[in-house]
Amino acid sequence: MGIQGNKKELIRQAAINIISKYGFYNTTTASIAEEAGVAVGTIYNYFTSKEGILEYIFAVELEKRISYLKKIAGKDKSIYEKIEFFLEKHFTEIKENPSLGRILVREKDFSRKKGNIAINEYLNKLPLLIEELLNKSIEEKALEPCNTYLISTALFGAIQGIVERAVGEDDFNMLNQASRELVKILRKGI
Amino acid sequence: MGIQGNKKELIRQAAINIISKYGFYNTTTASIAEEAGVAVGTIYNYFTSKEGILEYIFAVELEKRISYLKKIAGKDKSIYEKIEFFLEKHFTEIKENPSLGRILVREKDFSRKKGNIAINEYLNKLPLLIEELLNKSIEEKALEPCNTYLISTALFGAIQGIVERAVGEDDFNMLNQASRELVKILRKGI
Amino acid sequence: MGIQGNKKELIRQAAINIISKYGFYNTTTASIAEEAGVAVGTIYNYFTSKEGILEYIFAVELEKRISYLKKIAGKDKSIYEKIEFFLEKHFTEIKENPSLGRILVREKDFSRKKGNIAINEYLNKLPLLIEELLNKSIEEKALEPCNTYLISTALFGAIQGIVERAVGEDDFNMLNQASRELVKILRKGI
Amino acid sequence: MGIQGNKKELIRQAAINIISKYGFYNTTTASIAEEAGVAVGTIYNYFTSKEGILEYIFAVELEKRISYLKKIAGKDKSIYEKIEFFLEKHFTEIKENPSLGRILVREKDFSRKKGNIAINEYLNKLPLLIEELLNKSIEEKALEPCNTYLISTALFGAIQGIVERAVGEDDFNMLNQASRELVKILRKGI
DNA sequence: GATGAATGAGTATTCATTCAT
DNA sequence: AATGAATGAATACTCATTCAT
Repeated sequence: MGIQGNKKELIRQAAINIISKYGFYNTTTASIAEEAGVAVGTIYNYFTSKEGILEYIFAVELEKRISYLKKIAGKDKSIYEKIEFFLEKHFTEIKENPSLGRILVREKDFSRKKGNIAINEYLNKLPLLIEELLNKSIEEKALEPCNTYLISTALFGAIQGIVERAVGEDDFNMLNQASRELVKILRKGI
Repeated sequence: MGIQGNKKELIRQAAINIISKYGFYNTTTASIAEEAGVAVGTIYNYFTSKEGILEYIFAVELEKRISYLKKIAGKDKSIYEKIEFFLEKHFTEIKENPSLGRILVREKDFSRKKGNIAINEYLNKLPLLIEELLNKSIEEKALEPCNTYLISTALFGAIQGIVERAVGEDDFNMLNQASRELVKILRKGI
Repeated sequence: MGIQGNKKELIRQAAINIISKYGFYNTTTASIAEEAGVAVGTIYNYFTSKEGILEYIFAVELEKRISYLKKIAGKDKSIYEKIEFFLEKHFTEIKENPSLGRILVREKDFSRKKGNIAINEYLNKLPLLIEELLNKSIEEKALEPCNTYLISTALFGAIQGIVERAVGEDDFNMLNQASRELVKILRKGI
Repeated sequence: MGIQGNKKELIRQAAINIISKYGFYNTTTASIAEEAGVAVGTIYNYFTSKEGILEYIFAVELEKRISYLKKIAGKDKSIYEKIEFFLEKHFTEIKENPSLGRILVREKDFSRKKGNIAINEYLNKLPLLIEELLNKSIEEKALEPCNTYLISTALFGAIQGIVERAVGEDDFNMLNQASRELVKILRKGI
């Protein structure tokens, strides 16, 4: 099982490399197999379909984000500090693995097709968790009542937009100050 | 063809309907032709490729947005009012033509492929124009100096994120208050 | 009618230019029309099909060759002189209009398709007329009896082969001595 | 696949059957696949394109002809005997596989398009090898100096013309005496 | 006669997935 | 578990021809 896990992980990494380079549609299972150094058929021992690989990539990342948010939730910090902590984690991850960032903002639209559960989870659950964070703060009188639904949506959009731009211009410096700047706006506008 | 360009417009509309429904990749030229009530070949009398249709859709919308921004730029209003005006226009357009909204947030990722100029223009020029708006306000001492590059990127991302969610949940009510709410944040945070 | 004839000729010339350049299959009726400065529809007032244009090109050339052969047939010359005269005419024509030569050797294979009468006429009738020339010489005791069927076929093949090579190397100098050299072989071998 | 290359050979044979029957342009990959009893996709596991199949057919035949010529070159025979031997081999091959002959004379014109290397090789290299044979004979004083360039071109043209006619009339009897007759002409004219 | 917009049948090629070894 | 040859459905695009003006 240790070995099996290794191979699935091997394919996941290969897929990230190739998909971030060519896009999901232009990526063939053959090229993923080649990058991973396995036969095409082997992919299908670990994933049910090409789409399944992409789902898995998103699922792994969603898991990480959820764990960050859970970790923060309990802490004795202001809502702004909590958000900044989360953003910092997210942007750092992408700075360290730009290929992943590329996929996270660019391949999400593939989710439309059928019920691409994992990707939709990522796109829906993250804003939701941010919303919950805000709601809890309001309950605790640590934040004025506000339209948390819209704010969490806008914030998630802003995050994605910033990553999109970094990825598009292949310049990840913007991500260094992004979390602080974004939170500054949340604190007192521009 | 009595009216010039009628047929190109006919195809554009048909394409919006079909692409918003199935996604660009799952849309066949045959289905666009059928929706438009023309032969496949006719499409190619007005567009050079299937991709060209999508480009044209984006180009038309970009044109509209640019004209809004030009109209506002000259007006004697605060930066916040200007942004709200622009957002209002954008969200209204999408409420009235949700199919278009769907395409505007979902099919942009197709732009990666080659030099999909029109789509990249839409994605790059709009943030840029917002940035210019902010810069001008700073010059005119109507706004405190700030990271306009990041803010315009975040704002454009927030806009896209909100449309994405409305489109995803097929509920466009959020768009009614979105412009006001977003500007409220820009004014004084959450 | 003078005018009508002009336009048909105009299209024939345009077709020769374009077909020799791109080959018959890669030539579109649109490009012929453009080269001729007429509308596509106009072509169909003078020809029943694209194929019909090619047929006409061959028919015109066949007519010329037949008239040469008729002219020679009556003359008081040796069979070798007669053949040389014919070859000279043929090669000269091609030197002066290489585009035509290109078509004459390269587009013949299109004839297979259906009953491309004119092209088959060119390919069949010319060897036949040479054969008749030879047969008449034998009757007149001016030539030893021989396999005129095979010889005329081989001679026509040799002619085509020489033009093919000139056309392929885009060097028409070979054609200057070709008629003399070929007849020399017919006279006494190599 | 027990025997290596079986499938490529299977497809080559099927392609010869179909192409000789309908011509290259009128042959669909689907029909080749059907004739070969494989799926269309399988063709593309062995050839890069439809055109590639035709190239391969020519390449195989060129190889055979080259080996004949090499075999003769060393022998202690007169130039006429050598040529006759080669012609005999060529014509026999075509008598035994008329489909192949059809392709060899009819589909060569496809070569124009791009760099259809194999077909051009066939058309260029064969005359060249004949020319070399003649040149060597001249060097060895076994043949009078003559325009070997033109003669080899004419001879190759004659060969092609004879096959063309046999193929056109679907009567391969002519090929029985063709080599002897042609060499007779080369020896002492008609 | 001239035009050229509209037509739509026709086809090479790709590639995710399978399954016998 | 691993392999990779075989599969065949799916689709953008072309272009000869027509015909209403």
